[in-house]
Amino acid sequence: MTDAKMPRMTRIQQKNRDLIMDGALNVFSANGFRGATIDQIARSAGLSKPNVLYYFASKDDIHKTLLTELLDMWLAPMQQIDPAGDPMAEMLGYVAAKMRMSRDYPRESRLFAYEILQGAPHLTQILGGGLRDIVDRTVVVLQGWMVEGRLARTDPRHLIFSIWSMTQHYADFEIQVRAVLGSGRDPFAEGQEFLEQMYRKLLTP
Amino acid sequence: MTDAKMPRMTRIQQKNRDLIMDGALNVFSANGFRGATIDQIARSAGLSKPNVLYYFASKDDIHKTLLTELLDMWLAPMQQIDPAGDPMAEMLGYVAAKMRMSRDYPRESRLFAYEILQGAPHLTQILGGGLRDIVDRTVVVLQGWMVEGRLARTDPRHLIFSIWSMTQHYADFEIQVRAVLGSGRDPFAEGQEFLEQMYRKLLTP
DNA sequence: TGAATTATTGACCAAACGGTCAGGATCAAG
DNA sequence: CTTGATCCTGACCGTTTGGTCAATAATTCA
Repeated sequence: MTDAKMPRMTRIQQKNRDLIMDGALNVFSANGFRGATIDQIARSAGLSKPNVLYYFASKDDIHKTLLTELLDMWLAPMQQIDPAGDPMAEMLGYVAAKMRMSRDYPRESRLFAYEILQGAPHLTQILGGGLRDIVDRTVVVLQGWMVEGRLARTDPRHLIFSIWSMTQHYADFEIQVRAVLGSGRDPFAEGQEFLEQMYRKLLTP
Repeated sequence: MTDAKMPRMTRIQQKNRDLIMDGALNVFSANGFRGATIDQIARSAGLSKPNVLYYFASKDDIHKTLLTELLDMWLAPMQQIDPAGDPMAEMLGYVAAKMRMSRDYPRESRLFAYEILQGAPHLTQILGGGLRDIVDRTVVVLQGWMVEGRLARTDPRHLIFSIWSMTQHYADFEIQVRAVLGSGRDPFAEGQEFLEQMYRKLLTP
């Protein structure tokens, strides 16, 4: 149960697939799908192009595998909202967790940003399926809190959009943020402080 | 003073350059720079590929011209904030204007989103120059209002980031928004309502 | 009208790219 | 050590793409 993924996977397969996934994350997140080349991925992974294609059937295959492998990790923070916890603490915790993701995993953020911008050709099923279910479950929790008067009333779904957009903004548009703020500042720390203050005020009943 | 752009421009030049700009906006905003081909742009404009390259030196030239031509229009709403107006009305007006931009000009929003995601290879000067100045001027106005106690105190720059990210989210990630909301709803109207309520609460001193 | 300028295009080119393949290197197991 | 499976690569292929160019068509203006 520790590693029940592929039936059999040699150490070399394990290592090289990981290298390719990391290289692909570098290249796709920097250039988008169309802007990325298998050669770049191979170079970033330290492998030859044919060797990359020995492990993955096609560029499309690499991209799709990468997205699906990262999706769970990307959506994890939302699923960790505890319906039994303190509403304000849970929401501020979620915001902080998303902000940490933007700071520590900007490549993942940009990867998904490109995919959604593109029209989500590889995620359409997930968008209308799994993602929507996860959001719906969270919406139920939020609405419960609002009905109980422990959280200010707002549209829960648009509240979630606001958290997504603002936190991911610091990763996806980091260049713009840094250009506007100027050097010698910490966009993520400042952003975290701003968001905490903002949502505390917004969500206080 | 009505049209002091190019020294001389025939009607054909005027028309075809406009066609190309529109086609380029279609293609670049849907696929990003690397994902766009001159052939697609030509087809979208109703011209042949060599004819497109008769008016523009290269794909890069098309892209750069398009960005610079649209930049002013894109930044206009922020410059229309009136320092002499009512603070709350001015801010809510700015949010509403940005929201209208997302609804009516999603192609422009996505075009800039791609460019910033990419690392803004064509906008670096503008980001650190003109954009920063515009933001700085607005920041001065906001700080004035906050000092006067007519607007709640917050970091003005991060406040601006929040408006940018949330309003543009409805254009750039429209597919995701629609997938989560489900059909039969108006994301932009709902978003506008949410944002107005949110910023009214946030900015009330 | 006719010459000069502007506009348009089919054919073409070199580079980049996704992907293939035969054959050789490496490794694990008996 | 041997053998079979796994791993790796140089060379190659067809297609796509950005861009060129010579030749032709359309337009402008004296």
